[in-house]
Amino acid sequence: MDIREQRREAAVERMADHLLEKGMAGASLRPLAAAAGTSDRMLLYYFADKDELLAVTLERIAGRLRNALDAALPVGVRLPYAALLNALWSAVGSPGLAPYMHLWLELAAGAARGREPERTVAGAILEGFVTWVGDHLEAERQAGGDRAALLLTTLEGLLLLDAVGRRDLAEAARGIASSEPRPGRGR
Amino acid sequence: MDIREQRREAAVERMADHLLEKGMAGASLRPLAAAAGTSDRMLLYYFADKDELLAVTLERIAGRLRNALDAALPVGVRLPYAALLNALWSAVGSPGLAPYMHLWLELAAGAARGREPERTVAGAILEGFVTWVGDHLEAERQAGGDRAALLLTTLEGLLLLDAVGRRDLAEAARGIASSEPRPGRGR
DNA sequence: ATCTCCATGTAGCGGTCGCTACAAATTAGC
DNA sequence: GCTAATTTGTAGCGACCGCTACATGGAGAT
Repeated sequence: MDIREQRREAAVERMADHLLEKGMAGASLRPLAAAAGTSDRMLLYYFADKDELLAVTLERIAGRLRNALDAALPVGVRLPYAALLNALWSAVGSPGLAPYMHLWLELAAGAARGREPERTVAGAILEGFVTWVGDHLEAERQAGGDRAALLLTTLEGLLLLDAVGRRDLAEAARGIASSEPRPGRGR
Repeated sequence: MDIREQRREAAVERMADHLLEKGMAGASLRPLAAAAGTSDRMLLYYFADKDELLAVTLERIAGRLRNALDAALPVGVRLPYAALLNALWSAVGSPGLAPYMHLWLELAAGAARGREPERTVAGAILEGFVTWVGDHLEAERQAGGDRAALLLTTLEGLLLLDAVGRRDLAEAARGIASSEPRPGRGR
């Protein structure tokens, strides 16, 4: 059996932990290697270069997040706009998912600057969010995924306000966003 | 006259240009010094350390952004929710302000991790946004600044989606957010 | 003219960065 | 058991990082 794949796999898992804890600031070969219980030399044996290593590890982290969200709201369940927003916010705003959200912000910032691998990874993750929200929004005969886009927008906004230390503002905004009948039905 | 203050002042102005262009990745003493036409040695003569230098320069950038927003929507002018959201988005979503927004995202990401000087500076900037929106939102008898919080949330969400390369999603969301009568009046 | 103090240049410290050359050890194939 | 290929350690390269010690320049005061 391919020992290299095994080690590589184990390294990814432990580097994911490390990245979640330290963020992109901890994304240096030597600290990552230490966290994985190996050496920088070996990481560059498992992966072509730092970018590939990061892309794979970040993708793994995205997978974990997907699982966490699916655990909070199983596939198949659909909610109206306000309820879905509240459920989603209570998930991503929880301390357990905070490391994911902080990392997500770092990816978004890097993507905004066109940096790789952030740009590609962040694009893929966002795409996943879009379909996830679309799959959990109660449909009604609605053109396009526009309500999903708005929900995602609101959620990301809440996230950012919270990140800058204004959870109070985020809560106030969520209060309005989920109270009135606007994006629910045409009524 | 204090020559030191003059040079320091000039350095801040040119370092602000540099930071806007390169982002926090360009926030190293030697490149900053080159952009300012001086040496790293002198920067640390003008400022206590890199953190103070960054704090001052970022604050200067925040001032420029305030001016740009005031130019787009003068003090005293008040708009209804939807109109203000559209006006604000057409400003911060414009190419001219893109460097500010990209930098803002980097600050937010740093703040989320509790890094200084990002945390402090980002907090101050957000505070400024809150009062700016509050000052330009048509009041109506509304409890608290909750509508301002929601508008800011939406705006930041649009910003993030755009940053990750999904301006299409942002536009779709803005379309809904500014179309229906929800946060406008109780009607 | 000397003295003092501010402004600046030069050089370097100890550290981290991504990455690589080289060689030793280990394993697998026969 | 020998050979060949895979896996790993050691060492180091050149670049950059924030920051500092030291020396020198020049201007103003006496």
